[in-house]
Amino acid sequence: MAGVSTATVSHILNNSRPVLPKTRQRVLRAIERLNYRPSAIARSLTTNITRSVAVMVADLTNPFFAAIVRGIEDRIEPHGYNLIVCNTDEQAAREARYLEMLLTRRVDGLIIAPTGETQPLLGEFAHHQIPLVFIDRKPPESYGPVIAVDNFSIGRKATEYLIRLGHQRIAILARKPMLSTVLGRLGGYRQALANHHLPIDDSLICITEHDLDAVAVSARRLLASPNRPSAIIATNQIMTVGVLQAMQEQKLKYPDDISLVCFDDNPWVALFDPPLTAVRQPITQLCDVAIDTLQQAMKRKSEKVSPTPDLFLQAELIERASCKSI
Amino acid sequence: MAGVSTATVSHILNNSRPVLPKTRQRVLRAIERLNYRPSAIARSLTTNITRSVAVMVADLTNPFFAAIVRGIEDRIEPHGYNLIVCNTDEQAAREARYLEMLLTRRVDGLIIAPTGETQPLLGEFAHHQIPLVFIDRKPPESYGPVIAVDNFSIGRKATEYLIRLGHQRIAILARKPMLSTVLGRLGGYRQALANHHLPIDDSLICITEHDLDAVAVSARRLLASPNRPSAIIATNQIMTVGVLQAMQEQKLKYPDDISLVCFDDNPWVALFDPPLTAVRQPITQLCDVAIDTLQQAMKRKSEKVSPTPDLFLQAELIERASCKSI
DNA sequence: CTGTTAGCGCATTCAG
DNA sequence: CTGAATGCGCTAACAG
Repeated sequence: MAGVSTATVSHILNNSRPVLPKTRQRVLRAIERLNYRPSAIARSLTTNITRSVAVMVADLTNPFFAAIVRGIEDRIEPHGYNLIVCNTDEQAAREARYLEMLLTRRVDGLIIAPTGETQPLLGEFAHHQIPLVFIDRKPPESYGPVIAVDNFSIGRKATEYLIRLGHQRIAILARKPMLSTVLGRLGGYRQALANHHLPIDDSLICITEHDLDAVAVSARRLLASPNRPSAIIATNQIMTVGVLQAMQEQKLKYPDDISLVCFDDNPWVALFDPPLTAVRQPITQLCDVAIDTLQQAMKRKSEKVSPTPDLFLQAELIERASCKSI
Repeated sequence: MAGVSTATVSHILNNSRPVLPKTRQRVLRAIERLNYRPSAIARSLTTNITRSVAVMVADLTNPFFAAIVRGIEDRIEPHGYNLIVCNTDEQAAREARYLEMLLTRRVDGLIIAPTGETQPLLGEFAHHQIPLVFIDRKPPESYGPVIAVDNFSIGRKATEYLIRLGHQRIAILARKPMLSTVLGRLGGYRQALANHHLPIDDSLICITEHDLDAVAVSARRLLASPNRPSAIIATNQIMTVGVLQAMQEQKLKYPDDISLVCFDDNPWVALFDPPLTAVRQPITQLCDVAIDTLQQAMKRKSEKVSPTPDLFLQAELIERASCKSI
């Protein structure tokens, strides 16, 4: 319609070579009138670039992951990338299906909070030079850089806070499966107790399924036990909700009946009466670093392979009013 | 490597024509050994099918939208579709950029909770036969079926509930911009008052920016006013948080100082002391219907164009203990 | 039951 | 400054 070759149109669209202003005008007008829109598909086929990255997490419904996905989207959209979201639901099989899919789709990169299971397919990404960044959780085998929170430190910090308030019987609620996050938090807890020469009582370490009902059962048992702990650390939102539910049922109130530290800050916990002391994770920084890492990797692709180092960020303990000193 | 043509491989991969078991074995072995994975890109180029759908919402960080995206992902993954998420952040410009992108990518379908602004690009979807379903919010001009909540009914129901408890001065907090959801809820509120011959006091209808600080300001003013309302309806989570924050500051307690009905149920509000009365939206059904509608549209594509009707689902008022009778 | 071939819509050489 | 021709990796006729 503009009387030019496809090559010229291509070059105009991509600014890839000088074009006479007049020709350009003609072409642009034709594009307008034809309502022409280049096909990203065809472009991808020739360039081997899809301009799409994927993010794989356990569950979008978890505000922590929602914030991560949101943060990533925010930083990637301005560059013309699209974001494919994948929920694994903590199932290795689903994770595998998705990995296969993403390989087939030739995504340009992947940011993943892996399930615990070993996933050989992850090796394919490295093999095909597809940048891969792990976020929040460390996979069983290393296939790429990990950007996560220093869970050990914050676990220790939370525990030491309670110890300083005079608590001796501190319970901790954590989920199964044993992800790197959980392991870190538990490790910090133990370390803090050990540092202060407090005994480690296994009955105070409650490992439950990552499921509200299961958590509630554990919490109820913990609260009803003859020598109830004087403080509880809930290592994620589900645990927190479970504990609060059990306390509501048994008409127990913090901080008088029991002190409470919860993981993951959000608007609600600050509005509780009294407000809850909580661990705030540096979600924004997590995303920023993950994206930077990914983008750098996407840039140098087949170039020099300088392995990016893992990075562990510090979380913060927001002291409010759910713990009392003994 | 298997000594066959690409056609045979294609047919084996797609089960699109009979193949001798022996040849199939040979091909499959070669696929295995070569670590061959078909290119979704190339396939899309020839078939004009991308097996990807997009969902566009204001903000994943809003649990309501997170739940919607999650619900959609859940129903679409088993069919081998990928989900592209787009956050508009309530900005028409960003929405437009994304629409353009999705058109370029040739997605197979789109589920969208539109910003309020008119968006001519939406017309392109119909024009290119790309199925389009609106969820939660009704766009200014109709470009496709709308699956939403009957906001008018639930707005009226919430208000009538308070009227039945004897409240006469009922305030309502709603966001700007004026989306169909807000309009519906406000409409129901007015209707309820009118039905019961109560005056409509404009000073009790607070319209604020969808931003926590702005909401808090409005809420503070409302609570500090000489003749404070005896009840408040918070028409979404931000409003609820804002009101609770203002109440916390002014040491006001529900239900004694004021009654409170909030929109959007979640685990936290039930754990408040006393637990909050809340409107629960049928998110799962919303997603189910939206997906069904989309899938049917994707199936019959260029076939008979029987326009799908809009659908409005009923929300539910969960009565807890944040309202008292006067 | 299998192979040959054309073409999807672009980017990219190589000529001119 | 522009055009012709090739190929990216598939699917779908069509032939055999």
